[in-house]
Amino acid sequence: MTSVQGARARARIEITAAIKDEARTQLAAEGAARLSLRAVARELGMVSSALYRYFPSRDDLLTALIVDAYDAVGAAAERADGAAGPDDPIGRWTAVCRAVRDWAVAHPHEYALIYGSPVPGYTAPQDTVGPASRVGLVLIAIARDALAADGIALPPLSPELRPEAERLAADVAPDLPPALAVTLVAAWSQLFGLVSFEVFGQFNRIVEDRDTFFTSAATRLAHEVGLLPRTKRPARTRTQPRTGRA
Amino acid sequence: MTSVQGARARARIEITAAIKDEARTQLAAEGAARLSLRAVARELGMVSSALYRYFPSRDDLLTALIVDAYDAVGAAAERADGAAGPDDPIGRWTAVCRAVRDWAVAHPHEYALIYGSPVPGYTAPQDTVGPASRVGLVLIAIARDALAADGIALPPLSPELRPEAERLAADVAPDLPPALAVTLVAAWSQLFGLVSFEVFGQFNRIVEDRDTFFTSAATRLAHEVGLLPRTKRPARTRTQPRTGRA
DNA sequence: GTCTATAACGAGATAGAC
DNA sequence: GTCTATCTCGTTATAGAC
Repeated sequence: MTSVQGARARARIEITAAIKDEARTQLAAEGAARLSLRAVARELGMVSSALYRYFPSRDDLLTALIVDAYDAVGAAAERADGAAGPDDPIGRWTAVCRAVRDWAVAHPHEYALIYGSPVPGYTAPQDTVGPASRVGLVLIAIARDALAADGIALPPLSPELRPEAERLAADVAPDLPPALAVTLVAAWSQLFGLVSFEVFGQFNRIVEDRDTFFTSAATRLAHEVGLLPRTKRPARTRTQPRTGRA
Repeated sequence: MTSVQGARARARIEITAAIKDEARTQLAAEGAARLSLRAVARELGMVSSALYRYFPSRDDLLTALIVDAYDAVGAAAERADGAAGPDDPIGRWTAVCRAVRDWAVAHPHEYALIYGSPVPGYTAPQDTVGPASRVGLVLIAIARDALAADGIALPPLSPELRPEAERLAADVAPDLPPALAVTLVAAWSQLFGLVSFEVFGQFNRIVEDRDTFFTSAATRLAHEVGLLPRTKRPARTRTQPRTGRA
């Protein structure tokens, strides 16, 4: 009986994956706003009502695609961080930035789904906030490790910004100095500004050698955050980025 | 006969404006991907075929909306720059950044149209590139004036980036040092990273006091570009941002 | 229990005849 | 410009296959 259950479960997983794959194809062709359950079903040789066994509504399918996309960039960022030398904060930082950009360039439509215009009529459920925070948590972990190993120069903090910095730090990274936490959030959004401009075509006829341009800008972001070229004494343990999911 | 022609021309302008207004309303409700000529016509009490007298296709209507949006942010940026003290590069820079952000927050759907995900199936014609460059040209003008008045410290330029920096500078700002030109382009995209994250909801539950946060980040961007708090001798003439349109 | 298929709803888009 | 016949869509109810 386990084999029957196993077979069913396997079939379910496969069909779910096929649905999402086909939906991703449609995403590329039509955009998220025009994602159609019926078209997905038609393309898979199913009838539209059958899809409801797998996704209770169109918005749930969208949510699954969004979560998958956030998880994919997040995993790419974590992998790049893990592959970089632990004692080299700037190396880790730029590796993560490049991983995010490479993923975005390779998956422009999924990138647009999560970092582009919001889908009209769709409101993201709570399920997306965990995956959405993975890239940010990697950046925070890099800063945390650098801090523990004297590999960071704290960025300046203006008095006007101090209250918000403290509030924000308490929320997203209670173990980091407020000045570092706000700067990280700003750098995080600026990183995606670079990526979005490239993916969305704003650099057309302006930036040619995008690779070099991006790497240079990412490195400058690392300096902006205060990361130093090399830690004086290596951090003993590398901080695992917390998943952010309950 | 001029009066008849004048009346006709006036009516045409009014109807064109009404069509665009209604289209903007639909943009907010349905998104650019679902902009429908028929729905616009219906709402205006016209028949869909009548719209083709004003816009030869859906894409042309979209283009008009895009050009209007770029012109609106561009004008806001130019106005803010003009209102700032000419001898204060950082003041001008942050004023322009704030103007862009304020416009974006006030017009999130038009902002999404020009700086969000590309509309599937739509390719921007040449008409959009002039208006699209207005904000960038304002930032360039600020840097140019600061340079002329000794109000800027040239940002560093890594050897790897030099070729691309020279290419890029020749294209977008031939009178600026390559190091400054690339840094400006990076800062330009990072500015829109900050704005997009706020408008698209990525700062939800993360940044609370968005005003202070943004102003602080914009000021740091100004420093990043090399702008100095005050020019030693005031620039005699303020550079007009070139319109970029032929 | 788990799935798929049929049929239908209300709403909207689309094409073409008039 | 109007009308109509025919599409699409998301979603549900129901019935039957495994």
